[in-house]
Amino acid sequence: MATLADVARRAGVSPATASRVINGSSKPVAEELRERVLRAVADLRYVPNAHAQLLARPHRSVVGVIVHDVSDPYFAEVTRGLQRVATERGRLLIICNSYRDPDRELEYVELLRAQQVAALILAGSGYHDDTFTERLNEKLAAYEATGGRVAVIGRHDHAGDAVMPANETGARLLGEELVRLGHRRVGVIAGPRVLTTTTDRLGGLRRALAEHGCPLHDDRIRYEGFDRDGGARAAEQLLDAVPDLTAIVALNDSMAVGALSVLRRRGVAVPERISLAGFDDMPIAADVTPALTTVRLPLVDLGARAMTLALGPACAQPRVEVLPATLVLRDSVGAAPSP
Amino acid sequence: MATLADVARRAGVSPATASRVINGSSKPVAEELRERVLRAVADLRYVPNAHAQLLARPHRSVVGVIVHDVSDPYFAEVTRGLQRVATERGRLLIICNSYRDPDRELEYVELLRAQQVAALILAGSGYHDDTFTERLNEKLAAYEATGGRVAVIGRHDHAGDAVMPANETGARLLGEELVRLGHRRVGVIAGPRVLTTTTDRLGGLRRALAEHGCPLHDDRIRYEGFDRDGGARAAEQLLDAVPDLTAIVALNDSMAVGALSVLRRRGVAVPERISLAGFDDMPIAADVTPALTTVRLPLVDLGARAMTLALGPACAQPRVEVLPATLVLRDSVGAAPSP
DNA sequence: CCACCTCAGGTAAGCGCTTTCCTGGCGAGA
DNA sequence: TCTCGCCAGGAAAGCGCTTACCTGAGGTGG
Repeated sequence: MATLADVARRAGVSPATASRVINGSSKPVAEELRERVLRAVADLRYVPNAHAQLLARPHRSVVGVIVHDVSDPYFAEVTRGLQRVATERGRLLIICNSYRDPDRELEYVELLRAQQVAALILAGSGYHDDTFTERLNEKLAAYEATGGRVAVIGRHDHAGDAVMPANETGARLLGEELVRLGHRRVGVIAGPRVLTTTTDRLGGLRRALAEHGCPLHDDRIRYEGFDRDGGARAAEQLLDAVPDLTAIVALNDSMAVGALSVLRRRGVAVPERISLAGFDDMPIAADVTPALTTVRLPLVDLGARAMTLALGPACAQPRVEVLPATLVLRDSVGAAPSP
Repeated sequence: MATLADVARRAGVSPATASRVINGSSKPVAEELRERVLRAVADLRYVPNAHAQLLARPHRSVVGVIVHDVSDPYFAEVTRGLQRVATERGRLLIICNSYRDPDRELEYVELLRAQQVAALILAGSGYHDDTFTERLNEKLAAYEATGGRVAVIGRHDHAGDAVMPANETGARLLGEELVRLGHRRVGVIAGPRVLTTTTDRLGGLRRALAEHGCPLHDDRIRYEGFDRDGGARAAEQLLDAVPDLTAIVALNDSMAVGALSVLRRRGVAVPERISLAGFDDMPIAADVTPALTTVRLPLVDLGARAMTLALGPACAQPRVEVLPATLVLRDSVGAAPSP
């Protein structure tokens, strides 16, 4: 690997001069030397060693992102927003998948700290786990103490900049719509219990239903993985255990799609017999049949805002932005069947 | 940020000793000193500076990946495979999105070279663009000359390790099935012309049809972006321009889904009036109605194999692995309507 | 004509770490 | 008791780069 010294030698100048022309220092360099250096760079196909540069000049430029899984459509969208802003500001992203493993999440925080990232974005949902939360905050504090910026997406029990999807309000909107349509026996296909996303959405739904006199019983809730297969499993269980449901809410669209496949297989008419709703408004929601009624979350914006907070000027007061959810009415939810 | 020197000072040992206990050198260190160092590490919440480490010991551990867009489901799957193997081997991934911009792709190669990545994986389709190909190969050669490993996914005009999806064979399979079902007027919704993926799939299809006496006319092909909206646009054009088609092949599933929405909106029965097929077998393919007949590509394996090649021992002979495509018959393709 | 200023270019320190090589203290063998 | 060998620990070089500081040549004003 060619080094700056090689370039300087070949151009017949000092490393200082070579460095100056290569990264456009303010210090003027004679045209002839400049050209000699540039030629040497081209000849040797020289690329500066980014690590050496980082060591020599304390200018952090890369940003670390920890998500549950980039290939999950939810995070794919969020990541798109993160990427957009990062790219606009000339920042490189290191994306780490925690696969919902708290230990791995902790490890990645260390690793990104070691990489001297300028900012660190936690884009996965928070966990209900005090031990974990404490250890995480410990590590984040250590990072922030040395000037690192942190922004989280979702509810994380971390005092600092955060952007939150209006999970609870969104769920509430959906719950109210169901009640309005006459649904009284509603089942829920929920994600993992330990995620704040799950509890927030569930909470909103529960409150909306309770306020209208039809409390959500625990036996009408199934907790599974936040993916298509989890949704299918939960739907099977729910249909067997509580056959007289008139509506099912899946706490994300992937689960809803899984549930839909089960309903179709069992020949249950949607929405005539059972209404089905999702959450997130993933691209797929509009393409299944019947098209999915769901709660739209501005996922790309979530990412974009978080990155903007993280890269913007630090602020003594933690900033918390809540991005609104909207109900998207499509075909999978209808009036409750008359008894 | 605490440094190794800080740790050493606090523990009352030399930096050398501190370094030795921190990264488990083979050189023995007395138990007492070891403990003092570890305590200091904990107290100071010390994390070694990864860049300094990389500079001091020439051990590359991160791998660079260039894809078109991680949030596209195709690349999400491929990336999952890449991630899996990388994680197994303790490698960190830097994922770069080129958004199908050749210049950005070139830039990223430079950037990853500067990052001293151990290997570089090009996971997006190749381009039909000689100037670009030449410049890319130039840069890759420079990288490889200094010991960097390169693996590409898809056809790239790059001499070196590669893993290829059987695009052409897969398309052929599909073409033959259509012919068998009596289709004679087949339209194609294609991705961007400049991508080798497009031309390979198109080529396979064209050959299968031609061999059975129904050549694919150019006016039955529409080139659009490889996404849902592109598929929808192409479908509109195709239906208007060639109303008597009995089958449409979309060159990926996203486009097929877009086309399906157009067909549904126009009230065209699928597959009774027009059969529709996709490519890739994305998760969504099974969930639309009618479920999509498509060509399955082992996307996760594609990623996993590429990473395995890149991280395995170098080999003088370029290794090219072709991963097979299989036809997945679902409901969106049926017999051609009788005239 | 000389002192002084200016400025292009070079010298060298230092970023945080690893690792080679050296040192000094100890135990063992003669 | 003396010498030698061994080994834990430290000193220092060096990874590739940036940049503060220095130098010396050329130009200016008195």
